[in-house]
Amino acid sequence: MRDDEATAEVAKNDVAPVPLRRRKAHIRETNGAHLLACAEAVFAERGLEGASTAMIAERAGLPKANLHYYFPTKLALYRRVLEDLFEDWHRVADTFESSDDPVEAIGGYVRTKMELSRLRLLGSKVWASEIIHGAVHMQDILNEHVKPWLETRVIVIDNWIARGLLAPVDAQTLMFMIWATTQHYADFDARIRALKGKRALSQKAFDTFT
Amino acid sequence: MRDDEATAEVAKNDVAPVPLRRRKAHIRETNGAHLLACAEAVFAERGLEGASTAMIAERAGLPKANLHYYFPTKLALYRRVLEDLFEDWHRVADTFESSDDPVEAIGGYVRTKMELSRLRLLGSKVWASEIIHGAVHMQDILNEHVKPWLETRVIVIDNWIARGLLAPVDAQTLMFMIWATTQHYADFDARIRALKGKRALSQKAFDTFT
DNA sequence: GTCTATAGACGGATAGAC
DNA sequence: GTCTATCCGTCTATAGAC
Repeated sequence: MRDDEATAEVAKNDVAPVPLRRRKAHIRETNGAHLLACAEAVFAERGLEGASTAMIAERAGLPKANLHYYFPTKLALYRRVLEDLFEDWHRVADTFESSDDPVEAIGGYVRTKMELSRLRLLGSKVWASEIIHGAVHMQDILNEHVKPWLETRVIVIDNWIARGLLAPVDAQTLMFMIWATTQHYADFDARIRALKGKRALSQKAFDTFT
Repeated sequence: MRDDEATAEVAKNDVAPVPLRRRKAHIRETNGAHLLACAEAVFAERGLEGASTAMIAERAGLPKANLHYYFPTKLALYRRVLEDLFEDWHRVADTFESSDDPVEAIGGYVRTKMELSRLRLLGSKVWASEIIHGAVHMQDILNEHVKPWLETRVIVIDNWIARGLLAPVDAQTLMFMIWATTQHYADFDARIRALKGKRALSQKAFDTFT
């Protein structure tokens, strides 16, 4: 249905809406993105080893061989999922320095991160699972990106404390507690769903927390 | 065949240290427990599908076939790990009602659960991973044991609130927040280790929290 | 109870026609 | 870029000697 339609369309309509090279690049782009999204879902449900390339390909509606055409190995695909996830996470992380008021900055960060966890629930599970099992496939990301970021945040927090804007708590501890509580709602979705009927009281919970 | 062996042993050594039936049961017991412990470790590190029976057997210092002699299937072994874990968890959970004072009861529970998470770090990871991936292998435990337990706890908390011993927060929310923060230190050990050099500030963190 | 050898299924990856 | 057929390795589980 894919390539035949494209060439047939050009010949029959006597117009070439998009240059071929552009179109081919577009195909690679969309198929790659689609596979990436399906991979994220399957990895979230079954874990790295629990997920098979056949499952991911099937969900994407493609033969297994196509997956290997776009991503050389299963592990490469998994890494791309993690990287993609980190990009989003990092974007959100920067909202931390939007305000000079601790309550507002932390509150805004928590809310945004919560939003992201709800928005990218599947990805958040992949991330969490990876961390739990030792983060062996993302030591690079962790060391090169998250660690420096955390250190700058700690400086900001310590500055707030020094200026008397915040109670004297350990800055790193504070960050971990924020992570713990925000991440929890995403990661432990299954437990929460199983035990409670409804959800969506998170907003209130974190207003209380802050 | 049992009697032949028994008599032979007695005849050679001229002593019968332990009745044979007792000894055979003992072997089964210790080997089973040893395999269970090794399984918990490997499942924690690699996940259900990432772990292989060969790895578990090797860590236990036994041939793979022996593992299947004690546990019929890999999944049966995994389930036993979860059940074993839940037993410990449930024991700790009961400390919640040891005191009639909210602060003391909750504080004691948090401390005990933290202790358990640190003590059974591996098991805690297995549990967390299982939950993240949909808790498909422990719906029974979750529905039959955890849910009723949680409901009784909610009653206790609401009672405290009614008597003015506790601020009027949603009882279920409170329980989730306790879970979130305590569990986090166990589950996200890798992240914490990677980002911080030291650990063991948990005590202070949770004193602050409470 | 222990252990070697192996059956049988499945998974990742590739060849090669279209 | 797409897809079928297939190789080869690994995994669970078992058979059967000791």
